[in-house]
Amino acid sequence: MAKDQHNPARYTITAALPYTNGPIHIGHLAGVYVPADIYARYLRLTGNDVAFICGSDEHGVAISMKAKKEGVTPKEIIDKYDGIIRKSFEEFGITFNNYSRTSRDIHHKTTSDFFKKLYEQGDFIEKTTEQLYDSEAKQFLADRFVVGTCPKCGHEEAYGDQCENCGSTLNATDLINPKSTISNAVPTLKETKHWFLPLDRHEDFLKEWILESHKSDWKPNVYGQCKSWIDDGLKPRAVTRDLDWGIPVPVEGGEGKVLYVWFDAPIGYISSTKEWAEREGKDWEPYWKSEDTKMVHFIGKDNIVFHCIIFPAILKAHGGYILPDNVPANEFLNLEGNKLSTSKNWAVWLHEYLQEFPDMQDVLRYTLTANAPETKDNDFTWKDFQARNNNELVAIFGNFINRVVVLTNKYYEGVIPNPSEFSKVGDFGYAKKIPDNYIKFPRTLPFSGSWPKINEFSTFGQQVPSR
RNA sequence: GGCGAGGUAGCUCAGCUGGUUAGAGCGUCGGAUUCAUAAUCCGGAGGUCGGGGGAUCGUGCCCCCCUCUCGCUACCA
Repeated sequence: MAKDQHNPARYTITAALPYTNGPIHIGHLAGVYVPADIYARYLRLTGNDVAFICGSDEHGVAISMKAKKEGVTPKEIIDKYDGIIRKSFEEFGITFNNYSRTSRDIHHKTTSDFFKKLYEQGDFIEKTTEQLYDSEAKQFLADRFVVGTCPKCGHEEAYGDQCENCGSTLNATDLINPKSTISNAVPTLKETKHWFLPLDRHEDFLKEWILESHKSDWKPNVYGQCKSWIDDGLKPRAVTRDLDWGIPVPVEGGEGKVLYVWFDAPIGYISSTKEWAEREGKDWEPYWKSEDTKMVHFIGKDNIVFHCIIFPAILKAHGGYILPDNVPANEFLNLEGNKLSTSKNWAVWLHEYLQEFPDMQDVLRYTLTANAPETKDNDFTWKDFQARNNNELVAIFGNFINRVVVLTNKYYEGVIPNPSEFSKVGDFGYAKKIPDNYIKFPRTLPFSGSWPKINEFSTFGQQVPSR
């Protein structure tokens, strides 16, 4: 079936899977979940078939490491945060059709099958390389889990990937007196074999698909980032890791290794869709395989390469899958002038907000939408939060609605009068534009420029009775 | 360091392929009003469009240099 951009048969909307090493904060909401939810709600209200898909991302070395440090199992970590995240989304009112977990069987099987199929088709290459190894903990180390003295500035607690003191990018092997953050052992180099996805093989299709067909409809930050990757020349990317936490590599020689979390996470969108379809008695396949489906990935700007280059390459290699029509990556939200940070505990956590501001979901939704970081990083301040609530939601919009009710009761005995009387009131040019301004806006991405209209609209409404 | 995206009124943002006095919402100042006055309506003031060069009859928008922020550059996600 031919794809009709303006009238797709159904929509598959995904929101980045939250990583379960911490709760959800306002930055996640502003950049991903609130815009995705607005889009999904709008499409449903206008009669579209929508699958709004999400779930917890529960694998990866960061969770494994966190568990080790806290002396608990990875399972305990993911259960804890999946619980908090799941509950806070529910209470906040993000209307996912399904919220799954990448630790579930359905996801392990889906991902495993995906890997096997690519493996059998010869879509991977195998390479043996030398990696840093902690012989005490018996574990390979990612660069960030090695600390030592920075060779450039002498800072004694530089990470293997970057020195936070002087900001320079490092290789873990450059550090003076390197040691593992797990056991304090001195890392050694050890050989290991991994499977790589040769992105260079997919360069031609990515070039055409992104650089040519999405030059004008993708956001500049997304397009620019993709172009940068493609122009630099794509390289093979490892899709397996030496780790005991994750989805086991399902082919010969993969013992003791797991799939790279970024290989399995996006496939989580697919398994979550399957889970939903099973529960609802639907067929999941059209949502991922039919050309008349429109798929949109909502993500933060740090995820662009995975959703625009790597995942599409995986889908394309597999065959039979559609690719996203758009990937509206948002920028980041700061809090009172500083970067949000889970590890530094600098954030407004959603579950805490819900406790401290009961029944005030809409206030936060409004503030985060009005202040959405669509083209650049924005700053959330409590002062602004207060001002938007008091001045805009309560004073302008709230008063307008209240006034409509008061006047309707007072002059029309509570019954909405016949609209024909409006013809006496003169210029209604603005009213005629309302459908364009309010009904159509979320059809295009991003949503920028739509929010001030709630105030304009209220002002217009306030003027009417005096005419 | 390399690459990408940003730096437009006090705040949050628009500004199409360069073309009359750079726009909106909120805030601010002044006036009006009553069905909402811990509100609303009307009007005004506020920008050398990050800085410096250049090309052009003419640029916020093009070219060069510099600067600040964030992201990617890594086996963190």
